[in-house]
Amino acid sequence: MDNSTNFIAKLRNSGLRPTKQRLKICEVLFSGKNTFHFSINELSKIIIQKTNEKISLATIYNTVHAFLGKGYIKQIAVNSEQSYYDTNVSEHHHFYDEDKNQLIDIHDSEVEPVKINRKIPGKKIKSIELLVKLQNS
Amino acid sequence: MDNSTNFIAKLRNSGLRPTKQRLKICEVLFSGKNTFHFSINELSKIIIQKTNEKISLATIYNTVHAFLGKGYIKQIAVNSEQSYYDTNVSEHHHFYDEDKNQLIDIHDSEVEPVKINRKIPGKKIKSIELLVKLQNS
DNA sequence: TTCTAGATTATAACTATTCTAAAGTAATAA
DNA sequence: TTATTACTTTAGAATAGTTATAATCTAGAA
Ligand SMILES: [Mn+2]
Ligand SMILES: [Mn+2]
Ligand SMILES: [Zn+2]
Ligand SMILES: [Zn+2]
Repeated sequence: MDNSTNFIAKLRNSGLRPTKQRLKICEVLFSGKNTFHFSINELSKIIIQKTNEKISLATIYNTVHAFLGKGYIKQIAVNSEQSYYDTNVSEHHHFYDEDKNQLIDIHDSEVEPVKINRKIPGKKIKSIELLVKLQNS
Repeated sequence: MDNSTNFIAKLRNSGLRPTKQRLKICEVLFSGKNTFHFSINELSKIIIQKTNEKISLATIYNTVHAFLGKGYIKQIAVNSEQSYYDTNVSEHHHFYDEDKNQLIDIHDSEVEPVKINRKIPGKKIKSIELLVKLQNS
C-alpha cells in the first residue's frame, strides 16, 4: 500500500473525505520515516514550509481531532499553555526539555518497567506514562 | 508556630505583604490536614464557599504564581485546557480520572521505583513523574 | 497620623481553541 | 458528463483561561 492509498484509508476511516488539504496534512504527519511531536501552530508552519501553501487553522484542528479520535495520533500533556501531539501512538514515556520546549521519546528498553501496586475501585488503568523533566546541567 | 504566623512567613518569603485576601488564600491552601489538587477556578469557588467572600481572579493568580515560584505549591500537567495545582509539593505520581477530571496522589510505596537508563547530553533530570490515566471498568 | 510602596479589583488584552456561516468541492446519480 | 447534494474550507467571530492595566485602596514605616 503506497502512501497516498494509506492516507486516503486513514481519512476515510476517520469519516473524512480525502481532500487536497487533508492529504497534505497526512503527508506531513505520516510520510516521514520518524515519528515526531508537534503543536498545532508548529504543524501549520511545517505545512507552509513543506508545501508552500497555507491550510486554515480550522481545517488543521478538525483533521487533528478526527485523527486523535481514531488513534492515528495522540495527545501529550506537558503544560497547560497549548496541546502537544505525537505521531508515535504507542504507549511510551517522554523527556521534556523545558528550555527548548521539546519532547523526546524514551524507549521502553531505557526504563525499568513501571509497576503500580494500587487499585482504584471501579476504575481500570488506561495508560501509564512518565514525564521526565530536564534542565540544563 | 501557629497557622497565622506560618501564613505570614510564607507570604513574606514570597515577597508579598500579608493582606486579608492573601491570608484567606493561605487558609484554604494550607490549613487543611490533607493536601489537595485544584484549578484556579476551583480555588476561587472554594474561597467563596469557605469565607463567603469573593477574591478577584487577578489576586488569586498573582498569589498562586508567587507560591509556585517559591515551591509552596506545584503545577501538574494533565491537559491543556487549564492549569492544575497541588499543595503536595513533594515529587510524586498521580492517577488521573478523566471522567471526573480528578487527580489522585500515588504514594511512593505504591510504585516500584522508576529507573531511567538514558542520559541526554548537557541535561540533567529535574523530576520524574508518572501520570496514570484511569477509565471506568 | 501621614506617607508611600505595594495590593486589590474590574475590566481590557491576549492567545489557544472552537464555532459560524458563506463559498467551494468531492462523491454520486442521472 | 452534468447536476445534485452533502461535506469541506476558510476567514473571522466567539469563547475561555490567563495576564496586563490603571484607578483605587491599604499595610507598614516614619
Ligand atoms: Mn510552552
Ligand atoms: Mn486557553
Ligand atoms: Zn512521543
Ligand atoms: Zn498530587
